[in-house]
Parts: sequence; structure tokens; C-alpha cells
Amino acid sequence: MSKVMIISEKPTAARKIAMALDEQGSPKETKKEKISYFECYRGGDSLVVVYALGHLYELKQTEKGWNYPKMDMEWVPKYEVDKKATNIKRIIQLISRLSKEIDRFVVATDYDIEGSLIGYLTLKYACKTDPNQAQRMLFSTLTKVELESAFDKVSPTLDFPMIEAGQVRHEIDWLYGINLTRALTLAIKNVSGWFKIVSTGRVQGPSLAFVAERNIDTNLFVPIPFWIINIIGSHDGHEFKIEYQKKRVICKSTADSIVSDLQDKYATVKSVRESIITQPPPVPFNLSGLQTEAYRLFRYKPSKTLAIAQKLYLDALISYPRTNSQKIPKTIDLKAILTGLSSMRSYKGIARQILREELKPVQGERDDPAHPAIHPTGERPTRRLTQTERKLFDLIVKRFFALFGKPSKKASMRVDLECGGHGLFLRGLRIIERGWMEYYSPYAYSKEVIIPVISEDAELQLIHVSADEQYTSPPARYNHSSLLKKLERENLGTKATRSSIIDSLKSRGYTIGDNFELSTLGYAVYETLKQYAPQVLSVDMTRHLELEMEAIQKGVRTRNEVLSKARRDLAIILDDFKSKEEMIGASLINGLRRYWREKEVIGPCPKCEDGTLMIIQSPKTGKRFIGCSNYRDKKCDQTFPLPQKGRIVPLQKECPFCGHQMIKIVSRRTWETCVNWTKCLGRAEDLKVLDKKRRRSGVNNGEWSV
DNA sequence: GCAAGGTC
Repeated sequence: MSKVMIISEKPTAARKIAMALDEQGSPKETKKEKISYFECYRGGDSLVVVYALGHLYELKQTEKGWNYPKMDMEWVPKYEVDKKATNIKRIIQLISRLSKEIDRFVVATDYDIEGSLIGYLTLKYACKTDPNQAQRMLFSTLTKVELESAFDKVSPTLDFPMIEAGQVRHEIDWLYGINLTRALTLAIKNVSGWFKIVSTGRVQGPSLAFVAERNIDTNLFVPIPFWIINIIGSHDGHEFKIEYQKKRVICKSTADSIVSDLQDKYATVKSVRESIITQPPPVPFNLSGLQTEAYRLFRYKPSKTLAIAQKLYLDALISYPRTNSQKIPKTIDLKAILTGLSSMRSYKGIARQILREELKPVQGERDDPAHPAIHPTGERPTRRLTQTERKLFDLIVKRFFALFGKPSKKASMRVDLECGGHGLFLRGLRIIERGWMEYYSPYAYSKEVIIPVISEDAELQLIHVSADEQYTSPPARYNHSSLLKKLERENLGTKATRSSIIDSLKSRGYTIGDNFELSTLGYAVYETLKQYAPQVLSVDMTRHLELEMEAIQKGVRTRNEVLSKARRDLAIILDDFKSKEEMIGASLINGLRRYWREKEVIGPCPKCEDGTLMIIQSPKTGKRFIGCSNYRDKKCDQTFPLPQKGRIVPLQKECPFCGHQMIKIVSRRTWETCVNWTKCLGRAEDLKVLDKKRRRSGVNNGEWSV
């Protein structure tokens, strides 16, 4: 009997592998302090299934010093770099201890570049065994059949070209990211003494460039006027909107003559066409589907949706959320889930209705080797869910219900009219059968547009006709969701990293607000990189890296060749950068200064009217408050107090009680107030209640001072 | 103090 260690990438996979391979289908799980491993028996061998938690090791510079260039790095346990990664420390210690009595090592991480690298590094550094002696399980789904065959027909060696490609990906990203970030950061520090991290990288760079270029397009945009013809028609005592054949008329005189041609005339119905549109139910949620829908309905960022879903998963309310699948496999006990849901008051009705029929959920296209689509488990919440958790849970349940619905049916009607040589039309939409929309309520949307019953050759009176002047609008700025889609299209980053990389643009201060308006700092960073390191702003860097990785996997190029070339190219950039540090530093500092200034602006001063309210730090006490920009010239003494903790965001609205500027304070709790809260009658009442509560609970995170 | 990539 030999002892075999199987290394998987994550806990859920390890459990499935152990279940599939154990002859009895009941592996023994040994658990201690939230981490575990599995033991099973197969063909006379004893198997130990352990798991990593994604990457256990990461790159770290070999030399000392926070400067650049730094061209040499090594793999170190993640907890050495990130002190909070204590679970990773325990995992490495566990694998290390268990590997001492092992005769044969089998890597069973995800069969992709990162997975192969995770397996390799774990063997080399945690098991301290020779990766050349290890074997590889190859599988694309975690089904019992496939896992058994992957183990019984195990590949005799690791896929070294794949591992090499993975290493190169890490190394190149590290080299460019770390060195260029330090070059930018130190240009500011060496010129001004200020320390502000100014980061960039293979994905951050192009992301900034997308936002910057869109911003420049927006600023250069010249609005062009056009006219829209508004027509109200009347038929049988009903009034309704009629559309002109052309959406936009580009010339005022034409628009005016159309109006005079139509005003108070009668239009003749030329044709009435009706068609039936059937819409099948929506497909099951995978993670990105859930994220898109939660953004559409609740404006939750993808990272927030994932965090909430993760919690619901840990509470056993929903299935594993990090899935790509849009399929509900047959193995899932739909009846049990629906029965479980029917015990909850708000889901009782629909769940019972669905249970009365044959359970055939709609399936989507996309699949995932390890997990089904996101669905409720039918369990009841054992604690009180927060409002956001409730909303997401409800969305997941309702979408699950919708899968069992019938297609919806809508009647679309188009009526074409003619009047004085002009074509006009009206369109209506009527829901005939709600179908699945009944189950997905209130999340399904469909606007009904009711138009009167009109027969051909009928005449409609045009009782109101006017031409409205409008202007073409600039290209829309990115928001979180459109920028995410852009990165997806360009194949930049991965589904796990894109969202947080987008967030970093904001947290670094490159963009302002939810609509990714470029800050002066973002502009300065973009311009600097464009001049001195244009590679890192371009998607070509990723395209090039992809090609190099492919070449390594085909065996036509070596990791060393790729790496030395990258080092040589980078050295030239960094050399140039350093020689122009003063100039680069000066322009970044200029952008940073202006960014800080614009961040401090609250709004116009209500007292002197030509000053600006700013957030000011008292040099004596170090406390912050709002003051007028004319204070320095002793022209205005307007001040308002501020809480000392939390981020201050000026809002685009005025206090309904006193008319002062409203602000939002974002700390552990987000709340809104007007700057005049001490004197504002409406606000003062709210805040007294808040203050009492706070004192009672003994928390003092909202210290106020003037 | 920094990247991008896994995963909790």
C-alpha cells in the first residue's frame, strides 16, 4: 500500500475529489482551525487530499530597498509579504507536515496556467519534493466519472511548459508593475518629499488610458443642435404621442416647415401591423450575470455583489457564487429546494405553484467544470439578514423561480400614417402573457405602451405639433460596469481581478466620482506614462505577453529568453525615467496639488458669495473643518464644523430645511447632512437623536469640532 | 508602501 498526496487548488474542489476517489464515497475529513484535509482509500492505496487557497506563494524582491531598478525576485510564502495571511501559513504548515510520509505526489489543481503553477510551487516549497517526480491529474469537470478517470489514467509528469508560462506572467507583471510604480512614486518623493503611491501595471495602465482618452474626447466634444418633432394626435377622444419618420431634423427651417405642414391637420392611417413577440425565461445566474443584474437593479458594484453572495453562501442560503455556469444540472434536487422556499412566507405562493408542474428549468450556454449556476439551497436564514443581503437573496430566489416560467408573450403594434407628404408612425406594446415575468417580479421590466384601436384609412387629428431644439451629447463617460465590459472585450485582467483594478483607479485618485471623470492627477500620470513608458498604457503589452506565453508552451521559446528581453527593455525605460526624474516629478506634483485642491472643495460660500468652501485642517489642533477660501485675506470668516472621521463627499443638492450645501460622510456608516447642521432646525433634531444613541453605546467616532 | 493572479 502506498501513500499518495493529491494537491487541489481550493477547498470545494478537494472535497469533490476526495468524494469521487474514495471507494466508499465517504472520505475522512480532519479539521482544525478552519482548515482541513481528506483521507480516502482506492485500489489498495491510501490517499491524502489537501488544498491550496489559490496562490500560496508570491514574488518578492531579492535585494533590499524601496527603490528601482529591482530586477531580481524570488518566490516566498504569501504570509511573509502579507502578515494577515495566517490561514495560508497554516495551510503551508499542514501540507508540509503531511508530505513527510508520502510516496507519490499528484497535482490536481485547475488545469490552466495559474493552476499548474500553484501545484508546482506547492510541491517545490511546501512539500519540498522534486516536481520532476510528480504526476498530474487532467480534468475539466469535477464529476465523479471524470475525476476517477483522471486519477486512474494520471499523466506521468507535470506540464512544465505551462508552468514556465505561468512563471513568466508573474515575473513580467512584477517587473513592470513594481518598478514603474516606484519610478512614479519616487519622482514625487524625491522632488517634493511627499509620499503618495502612484501605481501602474499591465492592466492598470490601459485602464487609465481608456478613461483618459474618453475624458479627452468628452472635453473636445462640440455639441451640434438638432430638432425633434413632437406630435400629439387625437382619436376617439384619446390623446397619444406620434413619432415623426425622422428622429432628428438637422436644420431649423426644415423643422419649422414640418411643423406648419402638420399643425392641426389630419393624418391618414396607411397600415396597421401587429406581431407577437415571445421571450423565453432568462438563463440561470453565473457570477457575472448576477453582478450585472445587481448593478442594473440596485447599483451594487461587482465586488460588493460578490462579497454579499459569499456571505449568503457561507450561511448555506445559496450555492457557490464563483461559478461561470448557467446550468442547473439534473443532480440538483429541485423539489427539495422549492419545498424549502415554500416554507418562507414571501416565497410560499410561487414555490407551491411551481411545484405543481413538471420541474424543467431553463439552461444557459456557459458551463463551469466545478460548479452549477447560482441557485438558492432552500435553507431558511438562521439570522436576520441585512437589507443588502435580503435584496440579493431575493434576486437570486426570484431568478431561480423565473427558470420554471413559461415564455412571455407581447404584442407589438406599429401604425404608419401619412400627412402632407410626411411619414408618421406610432408604436404600441401590450403584454399578452406575463409568463416567467410573473415569477421574476419586480425585477423583470417591460414598459407597456397602450395605443388605441385604429383601423386602416382612419384619420387622426394632429392637435399639437412642435419642434424642440436639442444638442448632440458627448460620448458617455465610463462607469464601473461599462469599463468592466471594455476590459473584458480587450481581454485585460481576469474575472477575479478586473473589478478591483477598476476600483484602484479611484482609490489612487486618478478618477473622481462614479462616472470616472479623470482627475488632474490621473491626467498627469497618463501624460507621463505616454511619454516615458507608452508600453504600459497599451493593450499591446498584454497581446505580446500572450504570444510569448504561447511560444513558451509550444516549446519554441524559453522563459529565460522572454525574461531577459523584458529586463533589457525595462532597464532602458527606467534609465530614461531616472534621468528626467525632476521634470517628471514636477509635472506629477502639479497634478497632485490640483487634485488635492479639487478634492477639498465643498461648494460656493453662502456668506461672501465669491469665496469657496474648503475642507481645512487646523494647523494648531490638527482638526478639520469647513472654511471659506477668502479666510486668508481676512475677507470672510465663515466656518462649519465637520466630523473628524470618514470621507467627506459634497453632494449636488441643498438642504431642504435651510438651503445650505449637503455633504455625505462615508465612514462605517454613510450618512448625509447639511454643513449648517448646528443651526439648521431640521438637521439639529436628527443629529440630537443620533448623538444620544452614540453616547449611549459608548462609541465616539463622530467627534465634532470647529 | 508597489503588480496581477489565485481564493476565503
